[in-house]
Amino acid sequence: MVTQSLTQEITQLHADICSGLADPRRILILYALSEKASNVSDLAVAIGISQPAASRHLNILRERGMVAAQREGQSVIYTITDERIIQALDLLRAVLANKLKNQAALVEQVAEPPSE
Amino acid sequence: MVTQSLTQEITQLHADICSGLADPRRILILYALSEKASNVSDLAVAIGISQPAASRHLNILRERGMVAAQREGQSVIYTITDERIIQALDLLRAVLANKLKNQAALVEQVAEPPSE
DNA sequence: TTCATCTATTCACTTATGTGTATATAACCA
DNA sequence: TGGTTATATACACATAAGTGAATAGATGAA
Repeated sequence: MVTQSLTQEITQLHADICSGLADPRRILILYALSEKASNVSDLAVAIGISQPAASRHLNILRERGMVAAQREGQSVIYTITDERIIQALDLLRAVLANKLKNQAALVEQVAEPPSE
Repeated sequence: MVTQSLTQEITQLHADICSGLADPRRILILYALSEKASNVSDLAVAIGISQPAASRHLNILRERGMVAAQREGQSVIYTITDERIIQALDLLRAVLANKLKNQAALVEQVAEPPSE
């Protein structure tokens, strides 16, 4: 980040947000939080990862402003900050679904070559 | 990927798509392709990266089914496969814009503490 | 076939990312 | 204060990701 244009800087921040989504555990965390705010330990159990791993993933999401933390007694409650994150994830899931559908259709073609 | 549930597998693919977006050069490439299909060299110049770098980034996007390649003479023309990728990028850019706006508002508060 | 152009790949290297284990830090309760 | 629970961090390590420079591979033209 040594002297770059504002556009480059913003594109980097854009990519940083995207990289927040670039891990299956974090995707599960975000979907879980969109259902219900939660603390670290509960999330860890729900996702099936260790407590330190959950804490680190949440920290990555917090650095990018995608979740917010609020202490409540002994626990720290995490919430999702913007539902559009979920909307974006849903769109990308649709892209994936479409891709898989096309691949399946391709397999069909291989199994049954054009009758001629 | 040794014996995991279908859900885990799909979530991994979902994350793979997201990781396709997790680089500023690839974001620029996708926006450029959404404007106009293009070959590798032109893209490289447009984005300001080397030809090998452009080729590698395009390959990453192609692996994930986000762009498609079609040879046309000496060139290979790349196209974006699903406009929803752009929609998702726009949503995430809006998330970023909102975050920056809030940070700016916070700076305001620090500059001018509540009159009391 | 030979040359020119465009694209993909290899190599060597650097940096980033993620993990488990152990431990530090914080908050609550007795 | 001491004990318990919840969260964050440090350490050591393994793997992934990205790069420039050089080169291989593919296509079209002469």
